[in-house]
Amino acid sequence: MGTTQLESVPEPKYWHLKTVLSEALDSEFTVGEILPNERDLAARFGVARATLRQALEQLELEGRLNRRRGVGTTVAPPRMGVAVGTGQQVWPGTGDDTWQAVDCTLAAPPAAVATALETPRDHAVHIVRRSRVSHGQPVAAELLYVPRTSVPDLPALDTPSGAASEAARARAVLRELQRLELQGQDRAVELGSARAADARELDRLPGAPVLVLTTRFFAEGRTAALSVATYRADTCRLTFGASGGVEIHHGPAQQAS
Amino acid sequence: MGTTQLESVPEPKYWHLKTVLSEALDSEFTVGEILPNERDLAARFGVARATLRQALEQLELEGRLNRRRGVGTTVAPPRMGVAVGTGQQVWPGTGDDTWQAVDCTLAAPPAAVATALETPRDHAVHIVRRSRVSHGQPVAAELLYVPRTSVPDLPALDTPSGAASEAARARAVLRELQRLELQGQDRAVELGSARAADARELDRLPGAPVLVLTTRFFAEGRTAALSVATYRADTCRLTFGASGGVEIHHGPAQQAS
DNA sequence: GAGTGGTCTAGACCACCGC
DNA sequence: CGGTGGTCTAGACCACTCT
Repeated sequence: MGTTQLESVPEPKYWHLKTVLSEALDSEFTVGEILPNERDLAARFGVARATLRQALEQLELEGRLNRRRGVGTTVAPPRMGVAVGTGQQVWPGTGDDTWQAVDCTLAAPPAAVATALETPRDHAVHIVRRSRVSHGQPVAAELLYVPRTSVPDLPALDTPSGAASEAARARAVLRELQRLELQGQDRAVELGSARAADARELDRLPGAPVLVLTTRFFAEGRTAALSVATYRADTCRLTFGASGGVEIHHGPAQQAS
Repeated sequence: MGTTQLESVPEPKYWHLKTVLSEALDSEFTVGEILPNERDLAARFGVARATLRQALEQLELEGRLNRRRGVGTTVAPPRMGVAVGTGQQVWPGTGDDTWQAVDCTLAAPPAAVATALETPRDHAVHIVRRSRVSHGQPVAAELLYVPRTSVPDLPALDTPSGAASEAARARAVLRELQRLELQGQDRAVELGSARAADARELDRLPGAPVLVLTTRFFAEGRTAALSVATYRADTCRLTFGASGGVEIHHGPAQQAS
């Protein structure tokens, strides 16, 4: 057969739409520009709104678009590189001002965390909440689980329960942690979806895709703390700088086919 | 008002559904078990199929479910930890047998890659394709871009164009690369969606969520190679072991609220 | 109040898999 | 062939933001 293979497996409409829109974004739109609304776009391309939305969702997942209810859809700037670990290993809260302590509670962690910490189930640990802002935008929310045995000399604050003192309590736990000798750490990155609490803090809807960075801190021969940091997957690229420190700023995640 | 806040912001049906299903998966199902089909499930919960699918999609995104067209929906095993970098920096293809060279072509890279490599646009580079299998399952597809200046002494194979020799060509490029002194590297992880080619190799549909790990290799004072590795986001957790080497195997990405 | 994106419905047809 | 998940439609209503 000399005929050119003509779509024996026709690609889905939303996939084709996504490609067309992606190219239009590259050539005809500038960062921050607002797109026509979904009903108009759907009509213009002759598809149902649900189909158009499937294409927009993919583009948002790839960090090309921002969509906000009640506002509209805008062209997103390139993902920002967020440094997570410079190769050397340090306790959280050491020297950098990228994270901001929010508060600290004492409660039983989720089962998976208790397992990683090797603490008994229903055994309360310190839970330090921190948030990270970059370029004026919230990019990550962290829960740092610290067993009480890791900070034995934590001063018993008189808990005036003021909002300001909550942050002070969190900083006190971090300070105590830093007195331990850090023997090592390991990390893992995986895809997750934002819980309601994280979503609120990250200015996203619940279920939004996030990159979950889990860090285990080892000291005194055991897991002395565990950090679960939730990064916005749409706007962030997690960078593990381990070399001279050249900055990277390349294109979107999906390559041209 | 003494009344307890009763859902002033009612949670969406699909979100509630996801929670219910998630708990059912924990308590009433075992790994590999197949769920009832979508039409039955939707009827059982009294929702439209589209709404049920929205919940299933989230659970699949979190690695809790496997769905395959023509087969059904099954309970997924916990995500596998995939080691990416042990802290020390090495050239790709050094010592480990986790990656398998597929082939090697000579072509102009995407614009973003050309920028990172600091090569002129439309300047052909070696493109080595490799694939990674773990636990009998394909987990990643890699494109390694190597400027010709990085492997000047590459023997000119007589290109018999056999399938087997394609892999040989790829291995030859890797061997040549390893003769350079590696001065450093940096990495970045971000969320992407699988291109058609990657999707085929990873046994997923196009657009499936993937974790894109970009690594720049520095030698001779410049970027000597650039690797773009595409990992299945549903089944993989990328681990950056940097400590004693204890294995991690904790729970799913989303924490209990 | 007007306009946006987010949710939801009740259908339909298609592509794929295993029998 | 029958059953599965994947795509698509044409509507409806809701929650949110801005003016």
